[in-house]
Amino acid sequence: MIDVVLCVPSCDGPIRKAFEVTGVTPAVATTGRLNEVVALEPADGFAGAVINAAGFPFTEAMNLCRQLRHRDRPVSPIILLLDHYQLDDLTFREDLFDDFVVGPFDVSEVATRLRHRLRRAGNETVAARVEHGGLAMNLETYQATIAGRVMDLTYMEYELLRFLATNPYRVFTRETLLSRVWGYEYYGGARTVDVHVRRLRAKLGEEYAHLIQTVRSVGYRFGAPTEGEPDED
Amino acid sequence: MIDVVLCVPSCDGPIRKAFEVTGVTPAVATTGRLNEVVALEPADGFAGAVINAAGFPFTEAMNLCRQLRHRDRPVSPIILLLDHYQLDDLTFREDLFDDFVVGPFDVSEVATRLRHRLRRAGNETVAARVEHGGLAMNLETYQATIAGRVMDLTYMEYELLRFLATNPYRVFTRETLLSRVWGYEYYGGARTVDVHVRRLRAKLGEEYAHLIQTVRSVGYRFGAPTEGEPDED
DNA sequence: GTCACGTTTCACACGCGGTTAACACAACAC
DNA sequence: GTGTTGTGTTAACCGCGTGTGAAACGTGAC
Repeated sequence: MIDVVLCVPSCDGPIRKAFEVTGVTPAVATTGRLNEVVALEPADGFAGAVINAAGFPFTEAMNLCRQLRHRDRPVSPIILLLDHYQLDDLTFREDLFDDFVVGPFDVSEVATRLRHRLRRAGNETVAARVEHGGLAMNLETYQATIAGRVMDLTYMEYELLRFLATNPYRVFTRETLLSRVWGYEYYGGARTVDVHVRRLRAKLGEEYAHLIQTVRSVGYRFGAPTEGEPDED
Repeated sequence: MIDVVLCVPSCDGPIRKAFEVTGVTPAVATTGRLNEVVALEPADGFAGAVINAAGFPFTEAMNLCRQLRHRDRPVSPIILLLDHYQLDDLTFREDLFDDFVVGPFDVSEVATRLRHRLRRAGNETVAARVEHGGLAMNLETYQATIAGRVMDLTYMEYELLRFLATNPYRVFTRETLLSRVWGYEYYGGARTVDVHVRRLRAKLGEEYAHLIQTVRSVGYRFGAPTEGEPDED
């Protein structure tokens, strides 16, 4: 399940970065009309809203807030992005929003406020994930699933798979894998990589074992082989 | 009736101005000790607290927040004043404060946040209850039950379990747990975490001991292992 | 076919890392 | 004072993850 946060009227620069850092997906409503918002809404509703009142007529932004609040399915939390001169306009409108940020917008601050409000609203912020060809890895829970089935991976197996999955289709030599995943310089045990690849393939199961491919005389590559990829090596 | 807001450890410059603009009276606690705070408290309690974590040891500020929250008469809202570099330290501490301001402090912004939180106070309820996989924790009465059976937890046990249970499925390193639950900054005794986990598991009982899982070479995770975590689609 | 070279697979031993118990010490009650 | 309870430290124990060597297997060259 992915948290979708409404973003009006645009989502670029530091705002987009903040969304990425927080791990939530923005749904951008450029006009800020309610019907546009409704059209964007996922089945389980928005996890919140970020409204940039700096790049938007202020009264319209406030109207949108009111509409989002008074709907049959209220959107919460609502975070406003403001210019400094707009601060006074917030007086007596405190109930229309839950937090605000004053420009120029700093990525860390926006992300922190987003996370703060989401967690206080009871939402679990979505963790950073890696997904590819039926494999899903949650980097915060240290869990991996293949085709929905939970894989019971050891530490090194997880680290190796994570490295490969975050760099799909690229071929890595055993030496590269040793230095990047294990962290030390090649001591002479290149077989170590082979063995871990073998164990990973076993745990991936017969159907998905080929997600890790052997490139003879070179090394290993991760990726669904059916899907073409404009890779160079 | 005059609203008195606790102010730690000082109240000068833009902060004092913000208080003046908002029309609330500051009660300055220079040390930030709880007994000093209690001595300053008016008969009808504080209307809120502003804690300058920029001019104050951060962990002490966090401890004060926790104490103010867990008192028989909790102080709310709590607003933190921070340096930009302290933003990351707020992660997983979202329940300890209600708002924050990043320095250099602007009078209008501080005043607006103060006003905002004071007006919203009462409308906002921090989730006073955590439930997960047979475990229920009442954050107000400091009681925990597992499968309906009351658990007799000590302070540290309770704090650790609360932290884990409010962040289910996420893996935490011992260092993270030490800094977030204990508040330490030193990494000398990581075994401390192990021992407390062991004691918690013992009190959870054999059937529920596995609610806290060991992630080898990484740390610990809370959550019912049989139920899939809420990330699969 | 044979041979050479690279990869897969297996079995096994070492040691890291977690568990566990016992102890030390401080805080507090009586 | 003594006893109790909570908390952190130390060290012994041990399971299992991990790396290694060697044998089995596959592949391409000739």
